[in-house]
Amino acid sequence: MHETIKWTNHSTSILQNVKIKAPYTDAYLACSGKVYEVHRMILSSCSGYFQEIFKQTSTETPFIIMANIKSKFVEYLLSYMYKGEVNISEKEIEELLDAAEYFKVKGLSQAVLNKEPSSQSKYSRDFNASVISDLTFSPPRKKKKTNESFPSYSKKGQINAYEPYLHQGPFNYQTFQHPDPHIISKVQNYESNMNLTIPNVNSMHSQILWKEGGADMKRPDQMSAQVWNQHKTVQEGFGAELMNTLANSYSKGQEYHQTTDKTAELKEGEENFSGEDSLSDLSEMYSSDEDPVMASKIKKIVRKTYKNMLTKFKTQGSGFKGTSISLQGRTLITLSTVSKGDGRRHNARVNYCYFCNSPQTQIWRHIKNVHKSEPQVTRICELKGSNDQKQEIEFLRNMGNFYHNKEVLNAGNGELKVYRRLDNNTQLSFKDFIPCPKCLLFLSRSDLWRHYKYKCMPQSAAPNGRPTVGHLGHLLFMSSVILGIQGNFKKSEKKVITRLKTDEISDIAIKDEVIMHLGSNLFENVREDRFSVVEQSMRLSARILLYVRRRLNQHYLTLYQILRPSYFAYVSEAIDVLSRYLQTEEPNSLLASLSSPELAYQLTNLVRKCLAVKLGMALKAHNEEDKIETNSFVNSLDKLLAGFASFNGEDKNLNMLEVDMESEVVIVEDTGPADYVNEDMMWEGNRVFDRELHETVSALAEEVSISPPNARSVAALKRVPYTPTENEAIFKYFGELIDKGQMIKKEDIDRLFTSPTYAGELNNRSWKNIKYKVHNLIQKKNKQP
DNA sequence: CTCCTCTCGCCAAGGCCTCT
DNA sequence: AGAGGCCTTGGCGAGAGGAG
Repeated sequence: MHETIKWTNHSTSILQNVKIKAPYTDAYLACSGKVYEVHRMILSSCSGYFQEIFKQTSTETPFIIMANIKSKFVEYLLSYMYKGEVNISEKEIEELLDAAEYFKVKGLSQAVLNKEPSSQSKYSRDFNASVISDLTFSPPRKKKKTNESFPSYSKKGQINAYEPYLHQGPFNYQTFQHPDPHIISKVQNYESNMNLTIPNVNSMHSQILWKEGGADMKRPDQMSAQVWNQHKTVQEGFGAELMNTLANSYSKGQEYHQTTDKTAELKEGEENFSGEDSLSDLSEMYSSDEDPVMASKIKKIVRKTYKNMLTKFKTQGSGFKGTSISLQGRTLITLSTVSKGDGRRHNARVNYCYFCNSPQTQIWRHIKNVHKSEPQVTRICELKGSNDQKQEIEFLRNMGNFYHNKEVLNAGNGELKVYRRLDNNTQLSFKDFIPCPKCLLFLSRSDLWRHYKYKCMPQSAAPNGRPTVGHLGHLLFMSSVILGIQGNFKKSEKKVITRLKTDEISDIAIKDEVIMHLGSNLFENVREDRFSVVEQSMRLSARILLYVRRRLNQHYLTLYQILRPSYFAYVSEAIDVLSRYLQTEEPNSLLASLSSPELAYQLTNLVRKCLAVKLGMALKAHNEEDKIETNSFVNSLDKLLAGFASFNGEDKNLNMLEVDMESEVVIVEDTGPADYVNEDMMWEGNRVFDRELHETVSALAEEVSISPPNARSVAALKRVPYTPTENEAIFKYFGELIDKGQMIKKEDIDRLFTSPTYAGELNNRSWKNIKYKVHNLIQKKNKQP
């Protein structure tokens, strides 16, 4: 919302036509790399500060460098001084007035100085009429009173992964154990599968790379050794190099357009493929003179690779692993929907293959045929139609979709595969979908209740058939853990930062990446009026961090660094101290300002959330080591939480946090202050390290109008069913050969067409179609036992 | 109960490799 | 380049089963 501050009595007769950068300027203001040409007369007449400066300076055109103010506020002030009005957002008013006060800008600064304590708002009063008679903006909304207690669980059953069970008292972690050892082992197996994200992703990664590297390459087991070696050479040799080259040129944005145009020519004649020039060196490196056939094949692969990658760039915006780019102002993550109203709405649901990540309409058939050599598939096949087999297949399908969804969320574009496709009227965002921690199915938050209750919740967890808040809290926590971080949080980061109190604790929070992610994550998931949850969580995390820093006398530790097993003892000690289970030596310090008896429980849960964030970061960075460490920390914390099971609120002397101080702490080197947030980030809300790339890609996206990719890789088939007459004709003319299992030849068909006895039943079919038909019939016959 | 989506078997139609 | 062979995939429709 923008407001206009208007200085109605401004001497418009003289100044209205004077603009910044007009001729006859006689001074410069410099701020944040920008230089403004200004008029001394105007500035000194409007600002006591500049009046003083210009009085003191004897230079002809003074160059004034303004520190400690953001260039946009300089612009606001200049606009105000020159034009008598300024358009700013509500939030910026306070800072503008501060700046105006500092620079003694008449009207604006007096407005601040002359405020009356009794006035309802300092902005709404009638200011000194001779200077300023009318402020046309309304007073900013009062900031909500901070609610110091945690918010209650939503009564409507709306699940929010981030405000779940904190004040509901402890839940019994034990209740998640299933009495059936078979199921327990299966769940453990699933859970360990979940934990094995990286190996799976890695294998997928290589296969995706495989797909990217060569056009429609088959997997190794499907191609001959010779071709395999060719592809392998290409893949291992310059595949990566090629990708880097393209990535660079893409981010530069220059060559992209040239090469895109050139791919268009490619369709008409491959000889014109000019993109090849830039790759000829690469391909020559890997082709040999002695084997021209091989050389030409490799050349062909290079061309296809290049072409494919360009197509990929064009359709998806960013193709590379590890560069997570979400485009500013638009979400490219879509949800799978059922097409309606076009008459042709039977599109079978598409699932993604767990092994090769390809979209499939019949996923089990695909897995059974293509990946039959995978041990998991062999095992499932052996189950032969049992209920277990059904479950295993379902889980495999969910896993495939889960990893696909993770890719989509990390890349910031693509289509999320959710439990049931939405109809076009459903207003749900991709943010509303989270995976079931047990079966990995993506469900909307509200559906997760029902799903978990009937499908995935162990029976012992809910003796009366109803999940409790504790169960769901656990469920949602697990869900957020396995999902990790969903993307960049630019807008929310900005909001979070600008709303935090300004003190040492907040300062720590802002400079810590994990806490910022946590805050953004929470912010995206709570209602506007629940901001206190976000603020409190961030500040509590910062307190934990601060405690560990002081305890170890390492003042540049980050939360990411301390959330590893070797620091576990210190983190739990921090929880103890902060919740007053242990006495702190600094009773009046920032650390000691909390005293709720249930705080230990709250803090422990908060640390779990931070761990979810860290795990997400580790997964995103494909950092195997951090992932394992984080999971191990989670396990330790779970044990700690299990200790709360006996906590009944009365026994406050419970010795529930047994701290093992013997464990070894890895001392990290002090590397200087955390540099996560800088001024730019505060105001632009951008992640510092992604910024350049982000801007380039945003600009490119505008130009090439990137749209979400269509998953369909194969052109739709034009299927013409055989009529009974045609079927009869096939058997009439070729029945004998089909019985023998002998393929027909083209000459057989030609002979038929020219035969005098042929009645023309198959005139609508080409010889190839007839061949297919006969072939399929033979295949079918062979399949029958 | 009705409405709707999903799954799976069947069919038609490729894709791609090898051979000639 | 065409033919033959093997393997795989999308569309369609029936029936299963979930949601309300």
